[in-house]
Amino acid sequence: MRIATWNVNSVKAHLESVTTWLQQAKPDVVCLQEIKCEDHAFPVAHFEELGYSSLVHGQKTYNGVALLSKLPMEDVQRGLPGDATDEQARFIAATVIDGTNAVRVCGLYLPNGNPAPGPKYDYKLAWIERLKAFAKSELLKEEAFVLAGDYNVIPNPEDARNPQNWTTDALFLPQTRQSFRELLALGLTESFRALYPSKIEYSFWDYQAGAWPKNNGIRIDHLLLSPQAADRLVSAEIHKDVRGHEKPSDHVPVLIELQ
DNA sequence: ATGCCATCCAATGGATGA
Repeated sequence: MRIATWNVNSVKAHLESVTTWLQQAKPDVVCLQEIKCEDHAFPVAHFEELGYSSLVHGQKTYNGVALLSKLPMEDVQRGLPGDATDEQARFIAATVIDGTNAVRVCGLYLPNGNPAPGPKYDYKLAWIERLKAFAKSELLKEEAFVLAGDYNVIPNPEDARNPQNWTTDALFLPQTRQSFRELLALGLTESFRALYPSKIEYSFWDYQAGAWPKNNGIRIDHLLLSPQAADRLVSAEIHKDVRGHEKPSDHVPVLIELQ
């Protein structure tokens, strides 16, 4: 099963790039973030024509997440548990069935958190705590699951071209990185880094200041695996070429294959 | 390094992103 995550920075604005990539990469499941539209405006019929069914947790203008799948999906969950007052659409999960195999796929868009310190950073840290609680309860089931999305976390200095530029940024503050490590320490495997301990690759390049031509990128899109999913991990790829599309998202797809 | 670019909504500017 090929599972991808991609922050598309508006599904409508970048539908051409998304379509091109789906046709080339042919993933089975895709977690989309920042779709920036409400459920009714999501291009369900368009993706249906490409062979994908859609599950959407949308929001006007900001945020919004969705799952695309060639395989059947069931048991949909919208919104991260732990705060009934949270109205931001940042989490959607479903169980993907591939014959006798099942994988719980959770797509997430973790808050940016800037400026830090401040209420936005507090929200980010609280959101990570909720994600840890969610992961902890899922791990008790001893089943295969994937937490895939835009984490807005640069895990380590080698995950940024210019780490010195990020020292006071919410994506790289010590407390951010510690919270991310605590999430991993529950028993999750970060797919890309687990397979390639010293590979330098990025998943985001700012639109500004020639970040892309200078390769001034950061790696903030991750797929975390439960032990039962990690046992099945075959490969991980970051599809950097997509950043060179005409009218691209500022993020590129990250894709794994599970046996 | 301070949003230099891009998106959205709505109105020719503001909020947001990382």
